[in-house]
Amino acid sequence: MISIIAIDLRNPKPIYEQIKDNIKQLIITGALKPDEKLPSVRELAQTTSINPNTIQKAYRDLESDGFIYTVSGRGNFVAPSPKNVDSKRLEELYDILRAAVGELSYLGAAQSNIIEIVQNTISRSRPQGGNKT
Amino acid sequence: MISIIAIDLRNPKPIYEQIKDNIKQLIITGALKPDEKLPSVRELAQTTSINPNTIQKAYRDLESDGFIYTVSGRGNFVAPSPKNVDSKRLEELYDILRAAVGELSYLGAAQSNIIEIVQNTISRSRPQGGNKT
Amino acid sequence: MISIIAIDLRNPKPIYEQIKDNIKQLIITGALKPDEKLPSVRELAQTTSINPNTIQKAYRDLESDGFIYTVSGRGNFVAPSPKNVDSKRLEELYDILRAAVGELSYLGAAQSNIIEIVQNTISRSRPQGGNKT
Amino acid sequence: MISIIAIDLRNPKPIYEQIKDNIKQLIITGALKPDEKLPSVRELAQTTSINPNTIQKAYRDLESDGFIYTVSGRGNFVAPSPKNVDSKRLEELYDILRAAVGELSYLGAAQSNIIEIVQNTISRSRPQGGNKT
DNA sequence: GTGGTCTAGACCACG
DNA sequence: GTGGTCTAGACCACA
Repeated sequence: MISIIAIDLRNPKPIYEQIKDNIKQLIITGALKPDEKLPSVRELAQTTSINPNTIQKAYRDLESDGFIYTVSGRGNFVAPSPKNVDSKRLEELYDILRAAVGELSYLGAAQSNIIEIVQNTISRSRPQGGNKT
Repeated sequence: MISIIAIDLRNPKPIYEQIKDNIKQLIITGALKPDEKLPSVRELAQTTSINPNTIQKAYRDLESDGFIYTVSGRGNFVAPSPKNVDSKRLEELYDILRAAVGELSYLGAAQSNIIEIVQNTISRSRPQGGNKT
Repeated sequence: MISIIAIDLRNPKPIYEQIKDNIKQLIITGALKPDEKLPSVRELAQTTSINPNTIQKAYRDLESDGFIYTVSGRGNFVAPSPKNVDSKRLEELYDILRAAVGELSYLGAAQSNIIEIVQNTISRSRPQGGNKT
Repeated sequence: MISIIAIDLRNPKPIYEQIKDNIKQLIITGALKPDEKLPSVRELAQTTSINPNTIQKAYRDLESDGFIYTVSGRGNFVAPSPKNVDSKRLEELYDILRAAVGELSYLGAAQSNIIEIVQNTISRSRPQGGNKT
């Protein structure tokens, strides 16, 4: 059961993106275990006061990105550890990483600080094991 | 003089954002030095075949973000090292950083790989000195 | 006796369609001979952990398509070679064929490869003889 | 400009799928050339009397499948010949091919007939050249 | 009860 | 003018 889905309507980021980010986070940190059931579209729509169509869009995106899978008539479930990762997505993430680190550094953030956050984030994620380049 | 402004029209990211990212990158890596003159709106519009309004919006944003400053009638120039950094922007960047690292790690990227990229990016940026947390 | 009924719950295709496809395949390839008895609805439901209603719907469809026949109180049996074929179904199949071959070709599949698969499939099917256009 | 988009509301296949199939067909056969502009969402919605949201869904699917690309604020355009083809999609198509050919053969379609249709379809598609397995 | 499809209609960002 | 997002509300297929 998910408890923390925080939506900020004033945030310019689309609602369905915020939902995606939230759920991704829960999956990455292991708060949601593989094959665990996600709240149904309707249920989440009710608890968040977001339109079901918007929730559904977030779920469909998450499915096509391999984070969850859908069983017709049953619901949505957390996908097991990803296998065939889209190399484009990896490059995209590395680009985002470089841009963020570059700007942080330029704005005066201490190197030690950045590295520490990166390491903490890594150690908190990937509770399922499995390595790849 | 700027030579590499790469715009991808197919990219869903707005063009003015792509321009901002490009110029930020040039400033962060020191390819553009403090107080160096940027190409005029008109000039950049011509060389890139982008609508001048779009260029202008990018410049306006960069100015309000403290990356460049405008001298009316003269043109736009690279700002010196930033002083009063918006703490909200820093938090935003840290969030982006955490999300990207988390997802990379989850998708199987090696920790060594991530750390290496972070360190390389840091060492390549901030040629102006000055540290802050 | 049927041994291989592979159901993938994650597949968006309805379960009863998957069952139909499976059984059709077994009939077409001759793994199930004419007048051979199919497992009962109850039995198949048990071995596959699928709702009996779902199995029944698949059987009903297969009967109306002429692949099996039902003897009330006895069970379901493989129909002998089809005689009066629904011409609409044939047109439908030709359309599917054209669409699949067209897309394969467009996506770069070698002509030789496609033809080979088609010929292999033909030679492996229709063990009962009987030709029609 | 597209003229022939035939939608059959009685067809159980979802409308957006019919639209996708139609446009795919036009692209595969070369009726729509690479980089040619597709009708806008609104325009196609009007000429077909289909809701714009439904058209948009079809377009988004086509984009994620690599058949078209979207330029924000400009419209949708036919993608050039596909490069990195999803191997899962190829397998899916081969499966569809096998199933259709198998059933056709079983229903009595002449082998010569099937092969002829396959060859005609291949020769009519892929006007851009380029081979792959 | 679950997700999937579709419509009508609105507002916004972009260029 | 273009696509993108969001809502409200409806109906259907599936299990």
